[in-house]
This record gives sequence, structure tokens and C-alpha cells, in this order.
Amino acid sequence: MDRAERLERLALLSEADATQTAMFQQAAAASYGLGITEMRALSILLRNGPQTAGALTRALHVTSGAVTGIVDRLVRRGLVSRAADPDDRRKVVVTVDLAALAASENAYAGIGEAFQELYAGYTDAELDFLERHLTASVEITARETARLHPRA
Amino acid sequence: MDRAERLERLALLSEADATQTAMFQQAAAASYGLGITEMRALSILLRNGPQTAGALTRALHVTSGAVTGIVDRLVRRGLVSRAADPDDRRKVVVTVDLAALAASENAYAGIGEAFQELYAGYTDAELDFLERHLTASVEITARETARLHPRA
DNA sequence: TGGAAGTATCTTAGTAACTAAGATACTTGC
DNA sequence: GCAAGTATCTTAGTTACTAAGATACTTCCA
Repeated sequence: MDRAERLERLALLSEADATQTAMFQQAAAASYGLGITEMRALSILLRNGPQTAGALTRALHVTSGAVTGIVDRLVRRGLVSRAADPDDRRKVVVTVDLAALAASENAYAGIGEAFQELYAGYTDAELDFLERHLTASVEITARETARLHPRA
Repeated sequence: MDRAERLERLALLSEADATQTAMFQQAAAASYGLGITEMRALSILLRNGPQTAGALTRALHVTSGAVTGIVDRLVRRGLVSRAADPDDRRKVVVTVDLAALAASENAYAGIGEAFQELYAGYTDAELDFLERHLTASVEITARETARLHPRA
């Protein structure tokens, strides 16, 4: 098959995967009774550790007012907690309550298993390639997202 | 490296990629002055061709009332048009105006180029693997999304 | 053939999550 | 010690959604 043609098909597939994945995330968030932005905030807190409201503002590309509401709602559900920063009392550090999170239903269990099953059929070399590809993809996408945000 | 450990890292990376990609999509939609759901509707119309409002309702997992608003806004921007189905006059078929779309700014140009550059460094075998992987991923994700939607 | 049931879309009222602007509380630098 | 800067929260308004139901058309069956 022609290489240019393959690249074209890959771009389309990649776009379809992105749309489908975003819709899954929204459905998963809804199944927890959370909004998509609250879910993203949780994801960022889990991945990058406890951080201030300001850091979440920048990571989520929303206003500080929105973050106040997001953290309020997560606190009300007992999924995160706010704590004053002893070094700078203007700051508020948000921390995920891992025990509470573990105790809640896991909407990701099904898809996680399905992907583990898919990966099981891959060779070590293929897994290695996929890891390198995803790392590059995250880097590119984060950079291009920042480019689209005038305030960034 | 241990295989179980690699699978664990891959799952985390995959989640990070999904979150980042969703945020890019939202930023791209906003740069067109569109909402994320309008963008998804356009994407579905482009990928699967002209279809009825009802089909969009099912594909987007939103209510029929929401689709009315989404199509209204896209029509107002001149990006799509409504047409009566001659065979069933209850139906309204929505079609993308490709010329209008091509004439608008392309927020995807930058990321598209970045990925083409990434792909340029891949072998034919790697591209082939990626295509098979994405195809499987779209299939799994669509199935798992449907599972999370009670109305589906 | 005509009426009941079903289907497709749109309308309306209400809700939730966002933005923009500005208030409050604290910190830093001169 | 005061002015300017920073971090978060508050308030008012907007937007895109849902739920419920109205309208218009189609299908099925006695």
C-alpha cells in the first residue's frame, strides 16, 4: 500500500479514536455523577500529585472561579480535601483522598480490562513502540493545546 | 523491564494521552467559536456522511432537544444545512457544507503537521501496527462507551 | 379506509458549569 | 510600612444541556 495513503488513513483513524475516547471519558464521568472537568481535575491530581488551585487553573485551562466550583464539588463528594499551605497562606493545596476514590465504583474497570486483553496479544517490541509513541503524542498534544489557548 | 510493569505504565500513559487529547479538542473547538459537542457532531458528519438528527442524537449520546440546538448553531454558522428526507417527511437530514468548512481557519493544521512529522520517523511495519492498534482501540472504546450509557 | 400507535424532530422551562469582573487576604519588594 | 503583586473566592450573567411534552408525519391493522 502507498505510504502517503496510509498516513492519511492513520490521521483519520487517530481523529476517530480521539473523538470516541473523549465521549467515553464524558460517559465515565457522568457514571460517577461528575462533570468532565471534575474528572480531569482528579486525573491531573492523581498523575501529578497534590497541587494548588492555581496549578489546576493552568492545567485545566479554566478560570480561577471555575476551579473554586470544581474543588467545592469534589470536596462535597469527599474525593479531595483542601489544606492551607503553611509557607504561603494565600495558597490552598488540593489533595485526592485515595481511600475514598478506591471505595467508589470504578467505571474504568471494563475498558481497562479490554485494553489489557488487547495488549496481551502484542509483542514486547510492539509494547515498547506503543510506549514511545504515546509519550511523543502526549508531548505534542500538550504543546499544541497550549498554542491554541491565548491566555497560556 | 518487567512486562506487568510495562503494561501498568502503558495504561497510565494511555490515560494521560486521552485527557490531553480531550483538552486539545476542546481548545480547538473554542478556537472556532464552537462547543465541544458541535465539533463532535461535525466530526461524525464528516466521517460517516450526511445523516438525520436522530442518528446524531444516538451518536452523540445527547437528547433530541440538544441536537436541535447543535444543528441550529451549526446552520447559523453556515457549516451544515438541513434538508427534508423525500421518503420520510418526519426526517431531517443534516449535511456538512464542505466548502464553508474548508474556508474556515484550520485549528488542526498545527497538530496535524506535528503528527505527520512523528509518523515520518516510523517504519512501514510500525505504521501498520499503529493502524491495527487504533482500529482495535476505536472498537473497544465505542463498545465500552455504549455500556456506560443507560439509555443506549 | 380510517384510526391508534409509533417515530422524528422541535419547543419550553429549568439546571449546572462555565466566564468576566472584582473582592478579599496574604506576600514581596522598595 | 506602604504599594504592587499574587492566590483564591464571590457574584452576576451566559450557554449548553436535560426532561417533558407538542407537533407532524408514518405504519399497522381491524
